Amino acid sequence: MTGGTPVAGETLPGAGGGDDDADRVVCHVDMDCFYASCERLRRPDLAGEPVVVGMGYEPGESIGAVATASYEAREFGVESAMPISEALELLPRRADADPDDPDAPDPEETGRYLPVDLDFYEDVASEVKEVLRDCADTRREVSIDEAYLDATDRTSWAVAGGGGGSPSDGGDGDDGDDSTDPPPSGAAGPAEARTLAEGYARHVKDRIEREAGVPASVGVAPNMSAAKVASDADKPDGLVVVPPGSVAEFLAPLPTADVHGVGPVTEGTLAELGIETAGDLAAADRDRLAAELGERGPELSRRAAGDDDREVTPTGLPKSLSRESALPTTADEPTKRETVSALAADVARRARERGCLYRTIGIKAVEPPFDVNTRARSLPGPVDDPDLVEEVALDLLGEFDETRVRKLGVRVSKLDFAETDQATLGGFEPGDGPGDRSDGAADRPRGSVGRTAGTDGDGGKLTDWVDGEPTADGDATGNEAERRTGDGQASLGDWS
DNA sequence: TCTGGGGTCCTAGGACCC
DNA sequence: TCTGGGGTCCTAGGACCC
Repeated sequence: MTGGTPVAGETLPGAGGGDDDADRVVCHVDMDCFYASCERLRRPDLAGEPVVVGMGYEPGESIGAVATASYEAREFGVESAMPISEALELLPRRADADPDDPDAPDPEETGRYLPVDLDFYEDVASEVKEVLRDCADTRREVSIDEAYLDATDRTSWAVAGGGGGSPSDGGDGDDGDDSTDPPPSGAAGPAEARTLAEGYARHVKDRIEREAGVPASVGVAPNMSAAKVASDADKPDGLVVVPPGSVAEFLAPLPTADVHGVGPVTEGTLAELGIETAGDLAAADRDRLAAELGERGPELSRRAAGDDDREVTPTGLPKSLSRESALPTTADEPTKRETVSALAADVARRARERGCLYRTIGIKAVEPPFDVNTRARSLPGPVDDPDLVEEVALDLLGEFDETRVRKLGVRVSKLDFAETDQATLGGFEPGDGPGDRSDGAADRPRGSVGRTAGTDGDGGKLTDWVDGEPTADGDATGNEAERRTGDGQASLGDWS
């Protein structure tokens, strides 16, 4: 490690100075084109074929987009999030390849298009999850196909015993001496000196493939953001090990866009500042970055330098639930209202399934070309009330009665998973004026009802109600509520 | 390239309170 | 009636991620 680059987070072996963070072993597991892999799992004939899994392409022309493209399909230029129509141009469907039609696409240049089947993917994901549960106690499941593991208590950065680079097959964890010099191995290449961490990661990867039947790429590093980048560095089927001490070197040459959190906009802003690589970003003046990008700027710089002390923590409960759907651009009011009603019902149903109350209801209306409008209204207190979701959503939609939209959405937020007493807010009228509050407020503290209409000088403060669990009432829905909450917790944020 | 669906976090301005 | 400062909540929009 003679390169002049100061390596963030490097610690001396014996120096227990506060943070021995550098010794953490964090694994990032990222399934390879997961949806396509799942489809292949149940349809082995798709092996080696370009496979495109899309949403909404079915009805013909389609307003759909590519959810996942297999690596074979990517070779034709098909990418995630690409409109299906475009994907079809790059890679026609197999079904369209008619050998008798001279105008039909060459069968060699076609792929398979399949509609998403989330339920099935979730089944596969839960098998993957079982493996992960077995492999690490500390996990964060980020999405259906991605997770972080903190394996510090299962393995280490010590060099594996026996001099050899003999590719042992996963998990024969004979640990050798305790010599803890982290191998200064090339980050992405096969390490000359294998660490126990590498063996561990290979074991995880192999088990996933063996037990769930789908391939994963794994990155191992002393922190989350480096592990994330590592898992991405050699996809598909990659295993990239970045030992402590080589994190900064590993990151430095990568384009800024490879840093987690740098999207197209930030990439552009950075480029204007002459910052092209993670190394540039790491070395950039952080005050300047803060001025250009806000607090995010310095944070990205730290990440780019390999400095990330976030702990691997389990995913918490969701903050919002939403549903949206695209439609052929229309200004037709009944169509819009019907759409919103259906979305509202669905969101409310999901909220109830998960045993959560919500205090804010909102809509989204996207105007062509892509102008996103959101409107939201908060209620005096958390509710579980499908009719109210619909009512408020439709009321908010009123502002867009004349508007041509291409997409509509409904969202509930300010979720409350605590107790599910009092599921409905009786008598609340979305548009009601201050005069309206006499009836209906039944079990609500009055005054706050209708506050969203603006003008009432309400006496009972919102927080009084929210904090103060409206005096134990005998509605006895408690049991069910509790059960629902339990279920919700178990099924949220994880892969089930 | 005319862009699906489900999320997260951050920022900025305004209302309101003390 | 020309005016300070701090804090919280709300809404809207934006960037990003998978």
